[in-house]
Amino acid sequence: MLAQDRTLLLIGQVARASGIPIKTIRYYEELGLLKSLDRTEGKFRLFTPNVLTRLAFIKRVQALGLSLQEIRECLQIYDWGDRPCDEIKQKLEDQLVEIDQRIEQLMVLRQELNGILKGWNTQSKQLDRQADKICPILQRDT
Amino acid sequence: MLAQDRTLLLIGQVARASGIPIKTIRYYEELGLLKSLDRTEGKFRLFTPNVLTRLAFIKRVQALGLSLQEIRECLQIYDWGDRPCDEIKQKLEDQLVEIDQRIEQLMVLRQELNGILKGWNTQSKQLDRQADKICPILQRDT
DNA sequence: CCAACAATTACGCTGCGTCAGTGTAC
DNA sequence: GGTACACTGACGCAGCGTAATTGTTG
Repeated sequence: MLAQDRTLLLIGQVARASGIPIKTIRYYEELGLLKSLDRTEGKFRLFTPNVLTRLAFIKRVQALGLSLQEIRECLQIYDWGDRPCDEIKQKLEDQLVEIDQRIEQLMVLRQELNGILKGWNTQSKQLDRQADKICPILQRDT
Repeated sequence: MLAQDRTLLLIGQVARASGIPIKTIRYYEELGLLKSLDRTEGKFRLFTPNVLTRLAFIKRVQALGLSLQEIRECLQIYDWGDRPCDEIKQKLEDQLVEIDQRIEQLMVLRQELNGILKGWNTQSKQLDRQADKICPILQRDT
């Protein structure tokens, strides 16, 4: 945090400093998560170092499972001058509920797969000829 | 299973009989999961009732988590005259491993979300001013 | 002749990766 | 004037949904 905060950054420098690919940064800009302050005469994007703060935030909340749309909403609140913490908390709580649901679904699926695989060898001896099923073991109850 | 097995079906009839949308059926055909036996003079697809067997199979294994590409491989084996059961068993075993990994990842994420949300109110009183973080509660350790 | 059905084409979603072709900075 | 850097634009992935427009069946 030296006094060099006025330096403008090219997209490649932002990419190296943040660890986020150039293409991704341009995509975020397109979605409205970032704005480049200006362009050079030759249309090269120029960013303030501030963009690194935003990218760090984006990485963090994205790792927690929020979509880019949700992140954009948070950043808009931030740009209006408020801390988006309340909004984020709400979204994280929603996210927790969804995670639980997905885990639940996956557990059910896991159970079903387990059941099918356990009975596989036993079943395969009995159900050999059934023209209307492609894999009779799988489709014994349909 | 009456003797009407020679009747050819239009795509809408297939859709109604299988419960799968027309658009999806066309998409499956495009991917090579299905083939229409023939066309009418006016280019309408004609399917044998056989297609219902295939669609039932596709629905079943897709519900177990296999991708359409994997399903296509199984159906190809079937079309070569073999039962694809061994292949399917292998894919389901792989799928089980992946499910376990995904559950594991989601559990980790769940833990992290829980931790963050638990400490939220306590933290929010202390960390109010930090210019380089968008939400200081979230990013206290970065 | 009309209603119901079907055809093809293209664009949308999510989060980017991967060219391709062209211009810019130093 | 070369080389690294950046630009825009298009297409690809998965699995379809949703029009839009035009033709077919009975």
